[in-house]
Amino acid sequence: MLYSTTMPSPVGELTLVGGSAGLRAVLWHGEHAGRATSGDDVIPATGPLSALDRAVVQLTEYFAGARQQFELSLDPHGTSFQLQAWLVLRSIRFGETISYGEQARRLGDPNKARAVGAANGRNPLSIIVPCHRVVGSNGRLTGFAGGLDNKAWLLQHEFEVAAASGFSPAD
Amino acid sequence: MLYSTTMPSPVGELTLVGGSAGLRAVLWHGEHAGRATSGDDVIPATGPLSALDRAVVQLTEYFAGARQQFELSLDPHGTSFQLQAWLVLRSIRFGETISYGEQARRLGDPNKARAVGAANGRNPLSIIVPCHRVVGSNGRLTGFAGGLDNKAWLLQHEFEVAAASGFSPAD
DNA sequence: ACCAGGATGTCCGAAATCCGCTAGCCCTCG
DNA sequence: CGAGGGCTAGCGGATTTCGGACATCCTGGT
Repeated sequence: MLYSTTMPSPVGELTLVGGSAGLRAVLWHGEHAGRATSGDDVIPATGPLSALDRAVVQLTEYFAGARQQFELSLDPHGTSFQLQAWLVLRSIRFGETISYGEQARRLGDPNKARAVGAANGRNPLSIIVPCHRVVGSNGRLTGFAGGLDNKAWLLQHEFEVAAASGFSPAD
Repeated sequence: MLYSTTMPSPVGELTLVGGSAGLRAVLWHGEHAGRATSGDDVIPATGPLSALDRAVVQLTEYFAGARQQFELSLDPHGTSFQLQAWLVLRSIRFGETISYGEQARRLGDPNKARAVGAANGRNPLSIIVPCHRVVGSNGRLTGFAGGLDNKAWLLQHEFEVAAASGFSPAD
């Protein structure tokens, strides 16, 4: 059984879904839970549920510029390749971007750039698993499940916060 | 993790495979575990393991004519259709036979006779889930994973035992 | 009795398709 | 000349599609 809740954010309403093993999904407004839940039933969380609430708190801090990384137990579902790709994503620091090709290289095979793109596109944990920090090798944003404008917003936000906190991202 | 053991029987050596959730498979001699284990590791049972041992005991009683139904926790893996089909099998009484068409009817759709045949053919729990009690609508045995001779042996055995125990199967 | 043929539902494997890419090549324009 | 844009072939993985195979059954002809 899974529970869900929603929260407002600068990039639109977000829906959080979680179960006993951890956070399962962070969905954009209008996005269908579908795949991320692998068929489990989802019911709206009635009272406060610590796991989901912790996620809401940390996301709120993130948007306020007061948090650069998340401390949550995550439970994304996917193929083994996807899980590997998402693991690499979590190693990209706040305010930093890499290319799909670089991500593929970190997985051990430079040729998997396109496969990596597909895997990122199915990342169920938007924002928390930062697939928005991956851009085309030519610097273009290329694509984003939540819309390119939201991808741009997130990156802009991270650059500003990083700059204000005295950290200078590589350029 | 799954455990396995073997036992002799009038229809050849049987291999039993089980895990913590119950008995997973009863395989004919030479039959490959393959699908029934869904990729889980299987290691030979070293000491006595209550679940597998109970199955061995009950099968022995069955072959001796001293048991007409099994009391074991079962854990067959399959598609939802297969699980439904196998459930119907378990409702066929000792010494009784039905046709594939009848089994389909009990599933709610007479047209599924052929699909039912395919599902029965993948029943992992030979003998215990009595797929041998299903025959063609014309009375022919038509097919059996363990060989038609073994199917005939099992039916013959059940008829004899049922007769000797004073129960007269419908004819 | 026996056989042939058509209508069934499910499952499996192979092949085709779809993608949030990339490097290389060529061409244009300042 | 160099930077930048447009095009192309080839990449790997997941999903979809499709074609058979099958432990059937019923009908209708011989």
